[in-house]
Amino acid sequence: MLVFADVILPIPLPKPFTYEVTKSLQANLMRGQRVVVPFGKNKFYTGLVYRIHNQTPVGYQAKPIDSVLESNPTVTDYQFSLWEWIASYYLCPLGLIMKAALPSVLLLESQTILEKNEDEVLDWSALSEDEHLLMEALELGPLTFSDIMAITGKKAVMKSIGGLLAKNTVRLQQVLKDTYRPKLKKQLRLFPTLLKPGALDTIFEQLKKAPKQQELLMGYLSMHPKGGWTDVVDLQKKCESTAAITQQLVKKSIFEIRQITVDRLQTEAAEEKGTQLVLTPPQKDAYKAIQKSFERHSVVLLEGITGSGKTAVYIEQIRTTLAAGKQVLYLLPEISLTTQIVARLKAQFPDRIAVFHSKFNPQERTEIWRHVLQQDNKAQLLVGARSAVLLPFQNLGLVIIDEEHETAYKQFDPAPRYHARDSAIVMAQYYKAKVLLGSATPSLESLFQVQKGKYGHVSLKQRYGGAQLPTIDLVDVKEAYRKKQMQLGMFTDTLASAIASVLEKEQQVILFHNRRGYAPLLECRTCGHIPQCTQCDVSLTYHQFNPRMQCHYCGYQVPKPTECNACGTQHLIDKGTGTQQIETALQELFPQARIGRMDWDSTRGKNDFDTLLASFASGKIQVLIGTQMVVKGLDFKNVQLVGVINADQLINQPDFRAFERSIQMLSQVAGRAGRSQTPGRVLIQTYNPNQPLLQHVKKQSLEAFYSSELQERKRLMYPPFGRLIRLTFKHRNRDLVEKAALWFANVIRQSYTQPILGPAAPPISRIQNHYLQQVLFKMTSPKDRKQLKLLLVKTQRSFESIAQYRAVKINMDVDPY
DNA sequence: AGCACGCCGACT
DNA sequence: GTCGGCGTGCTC
Repeated sequence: MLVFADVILPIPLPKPFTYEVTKSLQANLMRGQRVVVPFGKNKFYTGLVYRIHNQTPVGYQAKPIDSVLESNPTVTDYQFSLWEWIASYYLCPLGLIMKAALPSVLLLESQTILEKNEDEVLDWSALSEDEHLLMEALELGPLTFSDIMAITGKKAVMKSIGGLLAKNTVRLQQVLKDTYRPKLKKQLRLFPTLLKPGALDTIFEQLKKAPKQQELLMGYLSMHPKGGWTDVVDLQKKCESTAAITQQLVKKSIFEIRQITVDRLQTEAAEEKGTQLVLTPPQKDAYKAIQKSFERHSVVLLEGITGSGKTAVYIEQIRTTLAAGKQVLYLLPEISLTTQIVARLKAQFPDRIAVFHSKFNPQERTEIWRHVLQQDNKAQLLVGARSAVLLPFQNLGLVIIDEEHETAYKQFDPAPRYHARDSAIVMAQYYKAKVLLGSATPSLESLFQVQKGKYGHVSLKQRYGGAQLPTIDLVDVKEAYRKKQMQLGMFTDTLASAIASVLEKEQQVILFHNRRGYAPLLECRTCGHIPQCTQCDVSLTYHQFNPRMQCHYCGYQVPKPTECNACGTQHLIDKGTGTQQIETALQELFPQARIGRMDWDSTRGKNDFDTLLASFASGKIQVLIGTQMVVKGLDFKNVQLVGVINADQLINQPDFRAFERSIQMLSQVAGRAGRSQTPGRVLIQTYNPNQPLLQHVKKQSLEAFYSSELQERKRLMYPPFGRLIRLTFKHRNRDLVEKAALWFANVIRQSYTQPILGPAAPPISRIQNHYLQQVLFKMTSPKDRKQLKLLLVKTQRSFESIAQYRAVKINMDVDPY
């Protein structure tokens, strides 16, 4: 009987492909194994065995699986279950999930190379000029297609080599690029024969004229009097020697060298020794309450105000789970936060913790993958950002989702557009694992689940060490303008004098300025022209440092113009307040102050971020100005004042989540103030101090805000009551996208009765010369959801069968943020 | 998504 | 005439 296997390929096609399993592979083939399969005319892919069966496919001849890459599955059944859920919930092909989940090293693709056919006698005179060049190059070794393009200078590779192929003087070959390179380390030892008595004397005699070599040998012997392998680089460093000198000794057969593979995952020794953590009474109560709640709920929300020490509670929870021999996943919204958390966790769980995020190179990620899969001891506690949910856990006992309200958990682009929190909750069910959500300002979604009794709820309402809550005041900017109490158009007198008095006391200040909605623009004072991106529908933002104009969507940049492109006059002024302007203005007001700025431009690398934090922690910087980034995880004792430059920019976003996000952000910023005994102060500048949301922030009445916001959401059937799916249509031709989006929306409208908004152009209607249209679908019940998703898939199929529309790309975003 | 094939305008 | 543009269709 013929055996077939459905194989998932890392391409955006809806279904797996069926391959024949040849006799020789049948015995050992398992679901989840990586295989190499031919695809298309001359390409090979890494695929994943998804299903093994006996149904002969109809309509085509299945190709055979080329080979199996490993003897054990790389992907587990648990993962496949999660993938299936993500695929159906987020409307995304399995192949793309595979691509997102597997480290690129495990996804090797084939590369076509051209090589010489040695058997054939070559008639050089019959060759064209290009063919001549190619044959010459082939003397030195095989060529890739890009090599061929470079040699001939032509794009049409097949045309260039067609003649040679016909003459049979060359042939095409498929090679798999195996990009996994184990990390190697060189070691050396004294040749064992030299350990015989007397042998060394001869050697030293031999090295009489080579003092450096003698020195190195002495160094080695003093550390290893009985011989034995030692790290080459290490030894050279300790003996102040060099590779050249080592080489000489190897040549003289005094040392011998070997290479060993090392584990990249070597956990450095924890910096601070694991002082046994002692929970405060409220923390202990919270821990017990969570344990109790887990008896009835699989998900528990820990609502702990900033500074209450949620991490300590997590650590206890982790300890319990690890002690039971189970794996723990600790999710963080952003990788920039890992350094601090990891340091704390490492002190508690040395050698059991591994970190996983996108900034690691593919080799490292592959090793972590394997460690998790094999349940190695050193990967029992996994800390990571979003994509860590996709790792091959075997025996998961607990998932911690820190700052669960963070929008960074939702993948935005490319597909799969999954939400890591929601996916993790689904995943945990498969393992019967517990989920602990933590936040000072929970998402409305999670609170709603608590209200419905689906999630447990535990709160931690006392600040650690009895620190007091800060006082929060709203400062009316409009009034300050009227009374001429503004400094440099940015700081009210109230804020400026508060900064002054804090600086005087050698305490610290954080100034928060929201990035969204603000843009330092360059405007022509004469004609009002603002430089625009040539490819996107946005204004270019102005960067003072290295004066240039940059598009934040496509990265396009030009040097700062000296005159207006539209009218030619030279009256360009910068408009809008960016963190840079705040920094400049502040320096002008307080020439003595030591100021640091934290945003995406100033903290490019991960290290910049850590360095900046370190200098703030040590007091080297007194004032830290920043965007969202300053909101998160900073824990500094000496911050006495937090200022928000303009709260209105934050609040007035055209987005139903704007209020929720604003209050979360403002509460978090506020939480940075006064984490020691003296209460801190928070000043929020706004044009509209009567705005209810700001009043809630001031009174720190989060719950009141939540209940009114929930009512509003219910009224409009927004999440968590209803759900949304957003389709984005994209094409170079504006009319075509509009027509296509309208067609799509109308087709759905015929059989779907829930509200459909659009099509409409999004706020940024053109990106990289492609026009966008959006349609938003609301769903009010699980039944709607099922119906709509089916309908969307079906409609997309019809859409793609219309030649006119096929070129329009559709993005589907379920639960968009 | 790639990647071939095929049909058209812009050059040596 | 050829080169290379891009629209179209297919991949087990």
